[in-house]
Amino acid sequence: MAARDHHQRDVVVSSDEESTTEQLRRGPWTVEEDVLLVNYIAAHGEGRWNALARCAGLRRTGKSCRLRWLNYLRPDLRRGNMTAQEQLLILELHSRWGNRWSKIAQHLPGRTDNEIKNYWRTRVQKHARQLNCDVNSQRFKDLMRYIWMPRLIERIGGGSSGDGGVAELMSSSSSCHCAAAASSSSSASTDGTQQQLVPTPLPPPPALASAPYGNDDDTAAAAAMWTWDTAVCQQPPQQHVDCYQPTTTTTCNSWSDESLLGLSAPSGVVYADDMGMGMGMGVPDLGDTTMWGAGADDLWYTQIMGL
DNA sequence: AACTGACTCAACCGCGCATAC
DNA sequence: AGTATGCGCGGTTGAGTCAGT
Repeated sequence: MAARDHHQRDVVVSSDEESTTEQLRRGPWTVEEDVLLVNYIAAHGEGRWNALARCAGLRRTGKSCRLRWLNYLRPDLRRGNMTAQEQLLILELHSRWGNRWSKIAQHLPGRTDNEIKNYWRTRVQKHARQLNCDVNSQRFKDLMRYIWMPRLIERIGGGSSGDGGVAELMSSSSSCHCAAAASSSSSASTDGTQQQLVPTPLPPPPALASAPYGNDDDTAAAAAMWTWDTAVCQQPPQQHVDCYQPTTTTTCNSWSDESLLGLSAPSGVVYADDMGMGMGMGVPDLGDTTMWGAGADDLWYTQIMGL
């Protein structure tokens, strides 16, 4: 931020939103402004942002002060990349609530709605674009639900720290029955007691349960995914659900890169990249770390997704 | 090393809704 | 009831950064 502050514009603008006739600043915040804002809030608390801006001596709109505080200066903000748990939560909660960023942010302590929105727009939507499908399409939702999310769950399960919040949320989720088991074997319930999370079977994907598949692209894509998925797990559908519960049974090893690479799927196999979001593939003659975005991935998707 | 294009993310705007006055 | 204010959201901007050539 220092570099940005160094080069910052000293933009002054008249706000049509504020009642004051005073010239208001906009653009990047200076350290001095940050100090003013932090000190004032420490002394008087937040809220009443327009009055706060005036009383704190900030030539900023109340809206700008609020944004700066909530998105950057709040002491409880988390910094750094989204963890697998957070990514999983975002995917899960977005599938439940859509673009209710602030509501989603309430379940990710230290993360702001703006940060989550940026994450969604830059990371998730990017993959949708690369898949040449709409982020709201059933095809893309199936991808998230049946590949990315299980992969994230695997990563969480393989990690040392279980996230109780994730487990609790997932345990009540109707769309990802596996996460509770994957994340942790127990979770703190709202009354503070430890709640045992019982793995629940994941039913076949709704779009896949009603065979035969029509010509709808999304359904066809899901069908292709299901076909591949079953092949990868080499399990009849009823047992196949275990593949989404990496920490509960050994069949879940099908999701490890090594196991995936060991299978002879028609044109390769898929796994999420290190971010847990990007799709990669393991094809013997292409190497096993081909990252999403490479031409080979497009080829693979063309085949798998029936594009 | 220099250039370039893609990407990231803080910050902004406009709008709509809810609440307070 | 009308107005002001607070808040949330979608969309956008632009400087800095990174990766590829």
